[in-house]
Amino acid sequence: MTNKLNLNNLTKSEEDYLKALFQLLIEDNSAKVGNNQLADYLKVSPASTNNMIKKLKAKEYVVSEKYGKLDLTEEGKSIAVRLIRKHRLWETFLCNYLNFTWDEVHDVAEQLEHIKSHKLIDELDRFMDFPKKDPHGELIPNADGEYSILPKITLSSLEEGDVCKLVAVNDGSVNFLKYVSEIGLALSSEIQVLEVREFDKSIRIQFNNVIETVTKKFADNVFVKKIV
Amino acid sequence: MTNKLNLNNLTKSEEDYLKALFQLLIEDNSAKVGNNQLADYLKVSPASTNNMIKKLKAKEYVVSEKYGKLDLTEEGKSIAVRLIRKHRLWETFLCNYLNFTWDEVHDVAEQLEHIKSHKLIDELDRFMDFPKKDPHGELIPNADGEYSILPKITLSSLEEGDVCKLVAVNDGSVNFLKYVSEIGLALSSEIQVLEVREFDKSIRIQFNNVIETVTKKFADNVFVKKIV
DNA sequence: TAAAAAAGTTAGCCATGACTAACAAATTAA
DNA sequence: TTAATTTGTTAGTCATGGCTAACTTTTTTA
Repeated sequence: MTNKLNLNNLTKSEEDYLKALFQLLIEDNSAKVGNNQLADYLKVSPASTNNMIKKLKAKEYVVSEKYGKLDLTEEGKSIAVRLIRKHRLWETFLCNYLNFTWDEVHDVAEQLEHIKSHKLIDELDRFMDFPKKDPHGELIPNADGEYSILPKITLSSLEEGDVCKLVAVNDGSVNFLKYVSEIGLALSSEIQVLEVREFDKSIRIQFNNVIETVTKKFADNVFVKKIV
Repeated sequence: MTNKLNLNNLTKSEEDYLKALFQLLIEDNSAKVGNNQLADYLKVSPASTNNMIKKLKAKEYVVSEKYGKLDLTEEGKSIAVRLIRKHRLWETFLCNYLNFTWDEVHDVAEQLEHIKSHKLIDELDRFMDFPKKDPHGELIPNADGEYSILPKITLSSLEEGDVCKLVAVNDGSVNFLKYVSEIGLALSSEIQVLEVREFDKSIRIQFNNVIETVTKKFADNVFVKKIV
């Protein structure tokens, strides 16, 4: 690891781009990520993305050839992981200490993750006794920047008769998160797949003595671990 | 109070200017505040200040006549007070829960005060059980925006034989705050003025069985309540 | 009260990070 | 394998919030 005295002189925008690229590359396991894809993800124009990528290449956080796909350097990844660590620790704090629900935390954590102070985040971690998972079930990188992904598959990938445990939810949409809570699902819920309807891939599931039918779109955002 | 559905669409810079103007007007009780004085305080050029003041006048947070002194509208004051509330609550949190010392909190709180979320700050207040004072002894405005100033005078204004209690310190300088702690002074310390030296206005003080000589500059930044 | 100093203003420049419109390269489909 | 489509790039514009240099107004002081 090069780690050339990390001055963390990055702007909020630069941080947003690095984190987004990391999430597309690593978390959504897209083998290759292009300029327009990143622009789409960040809801900015391709021209803006192109411009910012140029700057991040000059700073050696991003690598790519002209007209080629984007990749992060080790330093770029390291910055993204630290942002994800901050985001998830703040989400955990908001839920566990400040009465936030899991659909309320994202926007505020999105602001808090840009606060610059190593002591702040490490003390927050200690204060909460080093939590392993955030409110959506995702693993929190530790202070050494070790990043790992929870073993998980989408609920939509299961077949009739399968039994699973809800281990995480996609935190990209407030409406989705509200919906999940409202029907009574939560982390660790045990879910049985009763039926997968061929026509539209909707799924009948049972959990806590409740039977619900959910769409494939819904099931795509629910992450589970198969038990049976 | 006009309070025209406060959308809080202010940029970080706009917030910084409003807070600075409030601190010069109210806290430093300068009867009149001018453009250059504000520029000095914020360490920007008079041209920058002039430019921003124009914008804040258009938004009706600031009033002033051409070539005249600056003043805040009720709405402008209200925004400033809410920033001070956030700043002081965060400082209290950092000191009381995250092991920060009082000389470490200012820079981080300066970032945290710009986080936009009413729920965040009101829940933080509740979590700490509605603290009345920040780590430097200053009063924390409540959720209704009620702002009051602690009755206090500077240590430098006392005379030989006076006895006082330390009620607050100026939090503008990290070096000063470190110095205060190092010699053993803290909030509520009882201080006796043994001697005021005419030559340079330096003061010999006694507290906790310690005798120290401090400069007038130091004593100007120590706020006390006279006991005897 | 007139000159000097201080305070306030304006014009014009720069960097950041958005944008659109136009264009070039790469990929996909006919 | 050529044409259409998608993807990436460039040029030029805009708003924000800094800056300096030059200028005007107000205040101070000799």
